[in-house]
Amino acid sequence: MAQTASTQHSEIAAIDAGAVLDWYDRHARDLPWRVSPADRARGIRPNPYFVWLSEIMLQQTTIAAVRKYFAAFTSLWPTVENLAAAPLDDVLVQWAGLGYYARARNLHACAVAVVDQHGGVFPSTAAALRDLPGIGDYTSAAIAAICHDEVVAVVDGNVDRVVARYVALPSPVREEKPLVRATVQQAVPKRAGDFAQAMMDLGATICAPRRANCLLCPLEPACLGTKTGDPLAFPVPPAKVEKPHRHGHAFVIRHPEGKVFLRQRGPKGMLAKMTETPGSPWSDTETAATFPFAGDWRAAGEVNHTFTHFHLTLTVWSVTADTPLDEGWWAEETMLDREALPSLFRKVLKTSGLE
DNA sequence: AAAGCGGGGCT
DNA sequence: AGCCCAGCTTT
Repeated sequence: MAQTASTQHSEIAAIDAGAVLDWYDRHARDLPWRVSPADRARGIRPNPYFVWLSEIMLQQTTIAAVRKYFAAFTSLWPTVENLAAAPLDDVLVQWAGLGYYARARNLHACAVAVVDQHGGVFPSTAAALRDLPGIGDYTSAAIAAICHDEVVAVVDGNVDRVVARYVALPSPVREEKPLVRATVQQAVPKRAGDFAQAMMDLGATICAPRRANCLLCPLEPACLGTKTGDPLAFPVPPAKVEKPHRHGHAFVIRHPEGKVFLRQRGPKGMLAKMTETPGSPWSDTETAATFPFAGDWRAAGEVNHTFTHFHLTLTVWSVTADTPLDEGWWAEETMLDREALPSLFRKVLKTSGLE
């Protein structure tokens, strides 16, 4: 098919969209929120609510991690109206363990905005989608392309890598976003949704982070990364920063009647509004434990957990008592799945002998 | 422009 | 023990 975009950006290597689509027609991944290229050719359109939900869940996350959450959310809340009507706390319970909890708060705010401001129908253009909570450059483009074939560049981490290799980008991708976007934009065909998903599938299955199966790649003929003999050298990694190590104490208060004391975290910062076991502030140095009340506190072990920008070691202390703290509640030890507990605090409870 | 924000799977 | 993942928001 005609690639007419060559003149204006002669310095940018053209991506052969026809070859990419041909590959996608044969090798598209089958995903719960996706409409296959064959069905799309038959006029079947994806459900924008499912597409949006999957895109939010997939931000900085893997498909393997998302599958169960997507199934649970669509089962509990089949429509955006259902999700908007749910209490935020219920959404946080279902999101617990998936991480980046601002996504869950924005997810709920976005559902409410779609219902209240758009009559329950997701906007159809990337520009309008971009104004909703939790929807940025990538997600707005992805939804508009996948649901409505808007001709926009959909650039996620997969596409960054494919393009960085394709043009043998000598500097970190974050410094060359405009070039990457322009390279994709000039290639977007009429089948924009299939093309967007094809490029991501290509990055996930052929042009993977530590494995490049160039022999099977539709972009191989013009790929400069392959020609260098070492496509895995791209993308060039940014300078890495060392993660500091922080320390703290966690207090597991076990009621004699089979309950454990939990409380809600504050509205800002790490794990905001999520449920936690009581504990000390997290410090750059090791400090002695200051127990919330006198009792037979026993050391249960340590929990090590790594966040995006620091390592954390919590010393876990356990006591059996019926003494509640100022704010919080007693949770049945057999019902902890109903609590909005991040993985860190599930580890704490497990270390104390619960779960 | 840079920093803050989770968690798990793969190598 | 790193690296990376269908990034967004705030400062």
